Amino acid sequence: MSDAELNEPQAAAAAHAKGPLLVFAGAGSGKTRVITYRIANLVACERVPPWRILAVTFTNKAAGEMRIRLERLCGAEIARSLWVGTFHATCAKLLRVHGAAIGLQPNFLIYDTADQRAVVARALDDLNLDERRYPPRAVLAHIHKHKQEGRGPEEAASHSYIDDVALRLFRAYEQRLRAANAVDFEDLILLVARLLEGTPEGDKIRSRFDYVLVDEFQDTNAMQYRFLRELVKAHKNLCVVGDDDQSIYRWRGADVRNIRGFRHDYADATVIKLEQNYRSSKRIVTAALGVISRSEEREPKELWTANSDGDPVRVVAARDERDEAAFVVESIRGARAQGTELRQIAVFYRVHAQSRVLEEGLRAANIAYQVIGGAKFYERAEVKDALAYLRIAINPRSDVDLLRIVNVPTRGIGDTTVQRLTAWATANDTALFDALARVEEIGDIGAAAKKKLRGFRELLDQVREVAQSSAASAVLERVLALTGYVRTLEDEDTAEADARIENLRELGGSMQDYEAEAQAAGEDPSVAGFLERVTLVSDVDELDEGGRVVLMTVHGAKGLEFECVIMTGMEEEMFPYKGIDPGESEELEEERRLAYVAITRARRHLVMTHTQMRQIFGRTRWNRPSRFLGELPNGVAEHQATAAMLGEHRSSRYVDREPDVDAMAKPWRHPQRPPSTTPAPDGRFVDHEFFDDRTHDVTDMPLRRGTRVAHDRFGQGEVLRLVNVGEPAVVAFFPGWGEKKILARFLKPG
DNA sequence: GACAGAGGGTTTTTT
DNA sequence: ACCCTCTGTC
Repeated sequence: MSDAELNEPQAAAAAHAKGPLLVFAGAGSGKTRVITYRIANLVACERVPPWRILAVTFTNKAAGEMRIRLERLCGAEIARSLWVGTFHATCAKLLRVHGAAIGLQPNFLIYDTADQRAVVARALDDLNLDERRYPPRAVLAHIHKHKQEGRGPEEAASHSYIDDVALRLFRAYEQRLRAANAVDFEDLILLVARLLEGTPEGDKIRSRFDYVLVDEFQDTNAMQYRFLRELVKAHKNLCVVGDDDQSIYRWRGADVRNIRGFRHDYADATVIKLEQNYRSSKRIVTAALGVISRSEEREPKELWTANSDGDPVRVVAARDERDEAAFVVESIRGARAQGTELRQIAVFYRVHAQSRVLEEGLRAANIAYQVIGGAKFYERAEVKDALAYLRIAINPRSDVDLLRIVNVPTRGIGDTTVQRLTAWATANDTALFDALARVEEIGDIGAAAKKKLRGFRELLDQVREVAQSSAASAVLERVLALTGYVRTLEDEDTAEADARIENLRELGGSMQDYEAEAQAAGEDPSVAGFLERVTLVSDVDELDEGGRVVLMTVHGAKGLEFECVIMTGMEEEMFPYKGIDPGESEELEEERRLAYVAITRARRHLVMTHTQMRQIFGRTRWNRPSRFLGELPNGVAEHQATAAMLGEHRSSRYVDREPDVDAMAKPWRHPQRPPSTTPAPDGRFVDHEFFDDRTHDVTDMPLRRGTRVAHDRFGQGEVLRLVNVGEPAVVAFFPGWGEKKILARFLKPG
């Protein structure tokens, strides 16, 4: 479909004039196109001034893409004056202007997770509570849950002693944040909602926007929805676009009821469903539907495609995770041989822990790859240190930052001194920065320590002075020189220190990028602006243009599409993932939607791999194929096994095959007995080779011919055949003992 | 103040 | 298995 035309429901959504609009946009149905066309339409046909239109997304990446497409559609000038941004960036912008009404100064800092944890640590300290008894992580999770649902400490009810403690911590946390003139991510939304609900300032915010559009609406949490409803209260020109089948963020507060219930909140809402998929082959769409149609609660909709049938989905059994990696390598080579670009190939996994083995395989095979997610640049210690200096310069009340750098690089200010300083500051209800100026009044700090603290304060004053007068990147450079930070690293003269210096250079580079971009956008580049961007924009590692295979978690894949998708680890307990908690059915539902999201990322080729055995989190797990594989409709998939998987049944029985990548990388071939696929009695389609009933499940270990087992007396052995003696049993061969008939319950994985 | 070793905890992740 | 954090020692 060319960019210029829209199908019927797409056009209807784009042309919708006033009032609430709900668009259910199936995977690959042209959702972004609808939003951008609708905006263009509002500007061009309805004569809405662009700055009175707000488009909200969840990620910066989505916002960036939307902006690019709007530029193409409406021209750079109009695109620039539209409000396009994430919930958080939009609210931060509003708070900088209107926040004074609730006691926020415009130079407020946004605390990231690490900062927030440090605040909790201080709150625990304030209340004399033990970190081990109240882990900051858990405390923070508790606080965020309240805030995501719009409750401050005043609204959070206490029903028990534990609640009581939690409540006091919540209060102390909020107090600490306010004292530091800082907010957390939740506050950005919550505080704007407060402004909207209860202050005259709220009307000013409301009157800024005539139209509000929201992307990925199924991912909003209660607070975000409340903010939106308040924002459009006067005109109700709220257009939300989303797909309940792609709701995968329940665990971080997203509430799929927001999209499912939208019609009840806005009874006069127009509802439009986009059901034609333009992305994937018929087989891939059918595969996706096979999985999602078993979802218990969903908005009725029929995804379909006019695209060709395409290749079968390849379901591949591998012996273990290394064999799986070797197969992934082989598939990538195959796809590339057929002319698929590397960057059009994606490897998905459920958890990051799976990436290491895959990376090793790719590296050994010399295939360029890029891992999305994982370690974050802005969380590196040296980067956080440097930023802490800048943040203190902007907002000296930020105790978290001051504590971070008070002795970095080391300047002889020890723990004891710091503790006395903080105690005094708490007692006198003052920020640490101000306590530094009054260090003479602190009785229990010795003369030598006082001198060092005075020196530190002087250093900070210099940094602040520089920050007033210079561009962001110049400030960084001066800070690193003034503090001796780089010199200290240079003196270390280790590879690690060099890497840190390199990171600091990179930070400087990203500051220069920011300055250039801000100037291009007609904004004034400032240290404060850069800091906000650092906190709200974490994708340093965006998908780049390079020809590299992309590795990422299934969550990271949302909103993307690839010519070829390889889904690894398609095993029960891996995907659907089973954590430590007994999984509730809501969790399984979300795993199912996650599988749906993953499948629908593929345009032409889809490969799903599963292993018989996997080492993860220090354990060997024996796996059954994922139920999602069993849910692929008849005729969609083609089942295969790797050579190593088949070899397991045959030769080199007791040789511990240390699988080197080359040996593993032998191309897969069909199992000797091609597996047939027939409907099981309950209507599901089950593959005989891998879903057969000739498997004994004992202590999570599936036993079949070739399975390695261990016995207390006979040691390591291998199963020759399964036998029935009234309970699961096998005949197994043990070197030195020969064939033995053993009850399965006496066996352990070998 | 640096470093080694123990201990705890591990889904997913944006902002 | 691995990684990060905390603690205790030199």
